[in-house]
Amino acid sequence: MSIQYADIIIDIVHGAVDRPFQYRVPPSLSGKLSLGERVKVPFGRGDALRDGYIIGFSESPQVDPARLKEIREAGEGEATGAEQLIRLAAWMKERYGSTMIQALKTVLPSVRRVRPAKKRYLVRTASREACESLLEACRKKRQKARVRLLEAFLEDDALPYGMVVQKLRVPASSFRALVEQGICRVVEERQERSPIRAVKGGARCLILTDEQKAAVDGLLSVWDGDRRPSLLYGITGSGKTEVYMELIRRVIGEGRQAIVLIPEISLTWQTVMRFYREFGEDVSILHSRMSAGERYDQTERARRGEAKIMIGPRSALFTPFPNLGLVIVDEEHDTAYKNETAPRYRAVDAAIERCRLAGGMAVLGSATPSAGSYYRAQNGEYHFFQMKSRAVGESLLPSVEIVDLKEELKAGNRTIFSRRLTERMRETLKRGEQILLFLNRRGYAGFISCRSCGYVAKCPHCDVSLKLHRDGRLHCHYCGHEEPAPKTCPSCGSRYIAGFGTGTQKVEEQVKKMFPEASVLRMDTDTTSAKGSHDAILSAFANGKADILIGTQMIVKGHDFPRVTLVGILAADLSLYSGGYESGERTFELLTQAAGRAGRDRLPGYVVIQSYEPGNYSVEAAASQDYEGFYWQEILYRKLLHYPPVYRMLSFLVTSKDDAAAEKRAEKLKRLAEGLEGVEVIGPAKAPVSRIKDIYRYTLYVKSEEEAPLRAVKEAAARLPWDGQVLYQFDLE
DNA sequence: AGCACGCCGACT
DNA sequence: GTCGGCGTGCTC
Repeated sequence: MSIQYADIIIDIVHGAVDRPFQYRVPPSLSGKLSLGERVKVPFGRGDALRDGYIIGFSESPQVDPARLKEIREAGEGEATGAEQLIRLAAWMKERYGSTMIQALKTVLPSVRRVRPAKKRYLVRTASREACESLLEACRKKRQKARVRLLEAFLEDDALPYGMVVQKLRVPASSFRALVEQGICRVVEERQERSPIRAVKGGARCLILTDEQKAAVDGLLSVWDGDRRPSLLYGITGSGKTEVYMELIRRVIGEGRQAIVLIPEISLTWQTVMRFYREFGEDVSILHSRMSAGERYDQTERARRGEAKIMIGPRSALFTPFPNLGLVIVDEEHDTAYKNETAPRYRAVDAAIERCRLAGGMAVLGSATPSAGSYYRAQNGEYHFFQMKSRAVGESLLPSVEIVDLKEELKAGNRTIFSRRLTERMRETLKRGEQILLFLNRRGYAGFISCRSCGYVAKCPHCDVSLKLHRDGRLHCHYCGHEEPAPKTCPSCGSRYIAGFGTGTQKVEEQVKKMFPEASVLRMDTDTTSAKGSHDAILSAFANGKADILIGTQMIVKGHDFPRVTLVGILAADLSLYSGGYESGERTFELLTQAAGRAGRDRLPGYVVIQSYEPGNYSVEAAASQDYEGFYWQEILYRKLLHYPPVYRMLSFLVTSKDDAAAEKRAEKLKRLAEGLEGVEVIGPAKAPVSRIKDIYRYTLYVKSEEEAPLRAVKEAAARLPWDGQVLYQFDLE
């Protein structure tokens, strides 16, 4: 049986047609169409030929076959921005095993906004007096729609088309008569557009170091050449941003647009300001705390070509630019680039694919590249550029000490601060300098438990503990379930049930006890839930309003605190034991970043790393700020244990409302893989969070040196009959 | 969005 | 009656 029917979304901006329509695939096009492709189809009573996008295929008609029409032609002309995005959704579906709908929802904020044409207006062309007399005539004839329209014209010469049709409820059939009488006209907004705009402020001129110049030249020759992805490996302070800006200038100078992905907008606000200063109104921003409306406005600016550069988190990758040329992924190693819900895409890979579709170029930048990216740069899959020295202010590397917490325990010190760290803190405070205390930990903070029986409050729908919020209620961070916090233990009735407090809270208490004279700020999800409080805390600390800042991940990313001379990392290896083969990499990145916060100005910096496993290479390499040393160790480990990027790995996430069914399907996938030559199977096992919203979750890993057998597993899995409620997603690394 | 159809008041 | 304009519903 071959595919005979295609589901198509018509390119009309209106909610009423915001759904797929089924068309017959003519024999001449059979087998030649692909998901996401733009086609021409007859639509409506007049069979007007319209653009549509293929979002699915099927073998049977879903409606009366007599009503089905045929696709007329396919793949004409260059792929538009909309087609590229829908093709990107199709790629996500294939690559990560999500459904097409999930992928489309990710890529298009709303399907109905696939492609709003240029903004249209109804403009009054007749004189005011003529309108007034016509209005009188219409009132007499009780032509209500015309009256509404003419009244609006007395207020305003130009009315947005959508407003006329929706708010004023004037049907097209009504105002067309007025257009014919010469009363008004439909006008499309002019696209103001000169691709090359004068550089802002004129005088502005970047002075690049030799290294930066070399990187820019190299990247520009990639732009002029094969446009394969590039990795820009530059140490902190080497000035990657200036390199990005030079590239962007060239790309928008050629009439194309650029996207800059950053891990979390609020954290790199300084960077955003630099782009603003450089490119002014050409820059647009997306941000996680924007309302849907604000976000829509920015997206529209991009679509209309008013903005040429979009800066934002991973979702900014789906900015509907008409002619995208460049995507920069800054801090490409950051875990925030991985989408946690289906489709579980990696922004780095999606960026590369989007560039491929657009005929553009992807640039990945980092001071500590992910092992995968560095590996690909080493073997030539990516272009590679390096910047080894600081562009501004030669500052000394901090001196780093590693403290063995096991020794502390032996010596009878049971506090969370080693003797060494306590000593350093005292010295630092005496000098009037600032301290950053970093707790490498999250996820276990804020739950409540019973001190007498050990009961922990858990979500009834998910396999996670409930978090105590400041509203005094228990919340589930996965499904949003909430309930009042119990006064007595539901299990044993004991009154000794209480919140454990966040890790940072405990640290704060201890610090206050040990250094009562020091002023302390704490930053975690508790203290930053209010809008803007995040920046408020950081700027208060940067302005010297406190001596000590305590926090998690949040405080170590991209911030300059010139007066911080001591960084204490309280438990360096906590992240070593969580989550898979990438935990060494995670630990190294976090520690490197945290250590890099010390002594950024003229003052010498100190870092104390407390660890239970001080000999671990992730910890040691971070202490000596030695990325390459870490990388070669890490890649050796990956090679020995057959992990990506040396080996290929296909990971499945099997989910179902029915626990047994999910496990059974995971077992089935395992048997399917085991039959193949050269594959290793791990699992299946319950996922780390084994249930979310009453959906059970299992994981299964299939590894192989070659990609081919894994593709075979994936395809065989796709051919399995669909088993009720069991779904699975995958990722082939 | 764009088109046709059915309804309703106004006028030969 | 019937014409012209209005509002609604449908489009594979």
